[in-house]
Amino acid sequence: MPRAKRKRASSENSTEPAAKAGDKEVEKTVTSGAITPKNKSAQKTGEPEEYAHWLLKSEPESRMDKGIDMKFGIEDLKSQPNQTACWDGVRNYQARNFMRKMKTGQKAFFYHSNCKEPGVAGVVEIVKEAYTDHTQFDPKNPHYDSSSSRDNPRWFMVDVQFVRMLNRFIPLAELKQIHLKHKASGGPLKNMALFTRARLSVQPLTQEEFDFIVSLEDVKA
DNA sequence: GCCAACGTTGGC
DNA sequence: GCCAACGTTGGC
Repeated sequence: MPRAKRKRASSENSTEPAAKAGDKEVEKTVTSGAITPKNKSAQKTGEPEEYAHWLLKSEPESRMDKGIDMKFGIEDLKSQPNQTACWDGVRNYQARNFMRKMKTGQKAFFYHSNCKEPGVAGVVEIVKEAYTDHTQFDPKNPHYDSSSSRDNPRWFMVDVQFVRMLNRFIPLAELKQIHLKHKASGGPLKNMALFTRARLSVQPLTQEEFDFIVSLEDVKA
């Protein structure tokens, strides 16, 4: 079975009540924080923003956490059976909530974080929608959550499958430059979550953001 | 390895 | 329910 280690996020031992409160708050934050052009209409209709594209962060370089290596780059995904892995270890409510909105067939960028050269490496597809992240119940797992119960699991994961590498690696530094430019000019990356919500390990992208970044693969850096 | 940004916790 | 302290993320 593929065991992928994803970005964790904060608090491994939040209490049940805290989790519930946090949950709600995050739900709010997510909605109001969904900075997209469509957000306005979303607010009018009262419908939550619906995203169809995502960005998933993972660490391509070795780093030990409680005796377990967190390394899981896109090459590691490629070498899994079926080039498929479960995106476990997400321990942040916003990130979790986004994962629960993912639908089979949707595409996501595989982003390399916490490494020499951070950036977008390739494209993956959601091949299984959110289900219980078993690692929350494993005391030996770095992402063990002692206060999550099997009756009412707190954390979820999806399965992703490798689709393709981008024709070239798109470095964070380049995206950042474009983001800054677009903030001034109103281009497609002006609100990109990678910069407006830097620590979020599972992020939504608008169609425009996704397409624009894909278009960079054939542009000379 | 440093440290800014930010999510969570817990005292009050 | 505020907010200071704390822990983590992740770029640099």
